[in-house]
Amino acid sequence: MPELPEVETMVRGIRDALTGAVLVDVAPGESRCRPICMEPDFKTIRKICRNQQVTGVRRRAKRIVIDLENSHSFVIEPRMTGLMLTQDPPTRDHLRFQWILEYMGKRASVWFWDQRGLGTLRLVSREQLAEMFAPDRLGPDALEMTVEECRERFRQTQRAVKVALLDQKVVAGIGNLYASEILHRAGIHPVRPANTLSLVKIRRLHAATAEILTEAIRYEGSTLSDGTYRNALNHDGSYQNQHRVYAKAGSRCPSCGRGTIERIVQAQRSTFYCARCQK
DNA sequence: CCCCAGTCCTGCGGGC
DNA sequence: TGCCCGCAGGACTGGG
Repeated sequence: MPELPEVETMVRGIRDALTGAVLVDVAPGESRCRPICMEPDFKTIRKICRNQQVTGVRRRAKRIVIDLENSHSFVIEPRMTGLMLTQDPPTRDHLRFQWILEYMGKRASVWFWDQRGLGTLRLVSREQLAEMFAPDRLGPDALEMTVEECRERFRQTQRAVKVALLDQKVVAGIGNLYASEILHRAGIHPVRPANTLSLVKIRRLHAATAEILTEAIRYEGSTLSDGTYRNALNHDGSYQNQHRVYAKAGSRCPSCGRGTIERIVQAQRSTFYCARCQK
């Protein structure tokens, strides 16, 4: 499930193939399944982007942004199972989109592959892009948020801190897996109302967010047992070996060595925590 | 403001 | 062994 570290890894993996290259063409993939959400339609996308130079590739929260010289940008949301690949995809039947590039006379391709097809692909103008990423629709990036922003944002809601962490308007980039890992690192109980966190806890939450996400990027993200997430070269990430609580219900807490990892459900999602470490 | 259930989707694993 | 069901969840929507 691509969250910030997985999307960052994808962006780093495809950046060299795209930046500075000319997008000579695009192709709709070979999927025989229901088409993914694509806006505008493929023909219009092709008309706008053909023969444009790619000026940059970046990440915004859990989205991949590919900028073109005509000030349009592709915005890709991988959601659950979307992947950006420079190598041949795992299977050809879930291919959703192909960018065909030329740089110094050499051809290359980047693919969007998505098993479940919940991902989205849009080509937007600069104005539409600004609208998508407006502050009232997307909070600060989890890796760029300051302690002051963190305090201010969590003070404004009495929702459980875990639920607030998943709200992309509060802070952008964290999903279900890293929310549990971050709260465990910070020593904060997931059901605690966000606005009751002391300044000390806010500082710990802020530091744990940066630490966990930075570490996960270093390990190129988490590939779970469902096996769908992979980097641009179609290799597994390895941060799953560093998980301390996620999907570990019933096992001993690796931090205190005495507590047992519990599983609860919040906002219809699983939360994992150690009641001894997290107060 | 906040919560909940439902929606999209595929693959996998538990239970019978 | 095979089949059905439930579960996984990111973002969004509609109702309370």
